[in-house]
Amino acid sequence: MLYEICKYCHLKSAAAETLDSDELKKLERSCFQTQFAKGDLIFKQDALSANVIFIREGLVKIHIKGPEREQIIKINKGPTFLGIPTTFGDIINHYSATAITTVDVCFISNETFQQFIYSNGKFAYEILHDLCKCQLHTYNYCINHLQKQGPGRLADALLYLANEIFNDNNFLLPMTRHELGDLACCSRESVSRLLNEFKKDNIIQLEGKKITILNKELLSQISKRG
DNA sequence: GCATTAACCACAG
DNA sequence: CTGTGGTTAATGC
Repeated sequence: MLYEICKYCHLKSAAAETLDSDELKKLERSCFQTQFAKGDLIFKQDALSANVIFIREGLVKIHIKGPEREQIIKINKGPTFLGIPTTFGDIINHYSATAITTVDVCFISNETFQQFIYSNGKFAYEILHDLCKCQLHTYNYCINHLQKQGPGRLADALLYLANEIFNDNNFLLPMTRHELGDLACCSRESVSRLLNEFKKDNIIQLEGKKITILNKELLSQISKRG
């Protein structure tokens, strides 16, 4: 495994950018880098939470097993921290994280992470910033799921992928229809039908897992209307 | 009641 | 894994 010294790492988080060279040395000593393949479980709901995890590169889905079905809460794209709420909120993970592409991660010990937050205000600010954005996403997600119908929820999921994850109207769906259903909160059958309807109405172009949003205006309207 | 919506089931490709 | 068709249950005119 390629070992990269934190100081020269080009995939640092905004928070790690605020560390001075002494702190970076400390980070190096408590940081372990590794790689996960697509489909690998990174950490598991209800298991003991041990580390802060930093995704250097790749996509990770955050999901929770509900009483009825699996729920995908969000997709995380590196470079970003992963699982801070579950690491500091409780000693048990409240959700699972699974790699949906090849993912490069660093495990950072809780103690080191905590020390930086105590001693470095800028570091703490960047972490707080991340957490707030995550919180806003969650509020939006709540409204989306509680008050919208199928088409609105799926439109929202597609816009989320295009705007937040890929920054492109044209992308390769990194998951199955079933998983997209878990994200948009509807059955896989509904996902199939709705995608085909969107295609029929020339809102999206669809070839297997390749999706191109043709009419973003209309898709946004469907998302807003519910 | 009737229409709409969406989940569930079953059966192909 | 995905698409399709029939069935069913809930909800709102």
